Amino acid sequence: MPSTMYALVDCNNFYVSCERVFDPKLCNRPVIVLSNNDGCAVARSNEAKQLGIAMGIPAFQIRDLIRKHNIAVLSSNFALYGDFSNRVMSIIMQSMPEVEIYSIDEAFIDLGSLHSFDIYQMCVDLVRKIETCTGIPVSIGIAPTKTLAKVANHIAKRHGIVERVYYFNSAQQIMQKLANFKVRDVWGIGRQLEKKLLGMGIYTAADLIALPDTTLKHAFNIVMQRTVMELQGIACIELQDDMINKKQIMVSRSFGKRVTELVDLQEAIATYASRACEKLRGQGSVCGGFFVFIHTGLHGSSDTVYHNSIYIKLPSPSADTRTILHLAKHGLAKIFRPGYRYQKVGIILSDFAQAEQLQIDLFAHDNLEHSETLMHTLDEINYKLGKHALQFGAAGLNNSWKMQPGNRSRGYTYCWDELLVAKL
DNA sequence: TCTGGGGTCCTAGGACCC
DNA sequence: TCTGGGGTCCTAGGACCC
Repeated sequence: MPSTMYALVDCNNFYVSCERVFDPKLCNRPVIVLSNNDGCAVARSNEAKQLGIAMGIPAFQIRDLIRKHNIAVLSSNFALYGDFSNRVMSIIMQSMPEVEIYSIDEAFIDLGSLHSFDIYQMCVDLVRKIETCTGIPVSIGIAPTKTLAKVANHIAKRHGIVERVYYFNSAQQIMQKLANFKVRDVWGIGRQLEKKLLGMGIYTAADLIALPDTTLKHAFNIVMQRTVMELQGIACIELQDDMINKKQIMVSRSFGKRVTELVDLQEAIATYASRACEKLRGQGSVCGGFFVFIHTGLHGSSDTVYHNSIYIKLPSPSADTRTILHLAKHGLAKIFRPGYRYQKVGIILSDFAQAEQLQIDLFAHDNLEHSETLMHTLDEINYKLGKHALQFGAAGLNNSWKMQPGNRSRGYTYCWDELLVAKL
């Protein structure tokens, strides 16, 4: 029995499952959820997957398929999904000792301390509890390493396992499954590495772990070596159980329609900079600098495609929206070129430090204490009265550039005016 | 015509220092 | 006049993840 043991809880077709909770008409029929701006499919129900709809496929390419099979098409409703995610994660954390929230719909559990318990049964119970309490179906993979837990989860989802839990508890069983597991489906192997591996005649996870050590070290970097060790059952990737502050914060959106005027781009960047600063203050950080970037559509000829970015260093680290907003607008003006049809702008805050450890700049013009109080008040008001209760004038009011979702579901769990009404 | 919005880690190469 | 080599730090870019 290996000394390490991990479980991966993964919500099935998460966004679609969230939509189905409040709209049962969506059950047992193909459903897809589109990305922001209704660009491409980012979640598919099993029925939609069976029709061959690939992850990330642009919506316009499947228009005929949608009509032919009467597929339900929804715009994404991230506020709703975030809410469901919190519910699912809190149940996992109540039930298990050490949990890492890995993404909006996945969590790793360290089962190392539970050897004396029936961990398989615990996971079966957890699957039932999550579905009963939230309506979201989940699957769980259990294995000695995180990478193998990913594989086990894959099996739990796809092989008609009623309990939706798959447990790797012997080396022979692992080897047998890895022999049929495509190398592309291994956690950490993307498109580029797949291409290289296929070129070397490596098709399955079993082929990969059979690779001689010298070849592995010669042809790949340390990340791949770690992946191989994990597949061999040697745990190299630990649980990250405390919430680590982000090292950079990006806010960016595609426009609802192409934008040509600097004024509109500046409104957008002001909106995104404000949001980014809120997130920054939310984790108690200040930033030392940031990037502003801009680009047209990516698919076009060289005279219609333009992309550029600029780094702006702050005179002293800050989380004051006013400072960052002002500099971001200037930065944007520097990289703006007239005559292009822009698709997107964005801001990436970086070079973080903790606010309380901030060295005070003797020559700073901002009154630090005043700035902190003002920003704190701003955040409080927006928290209490809703996100956009108080905003900066630079962000504009008309926002003709904003995206317009075509078919977003209601704010079932977070908006008083959109709650479901029960009929007596 | 129409193709998301976030993040992380690693590496190679240049700058700089002694 | 001759002009080394190793270490560290930073950055851009590439790969991956969901």
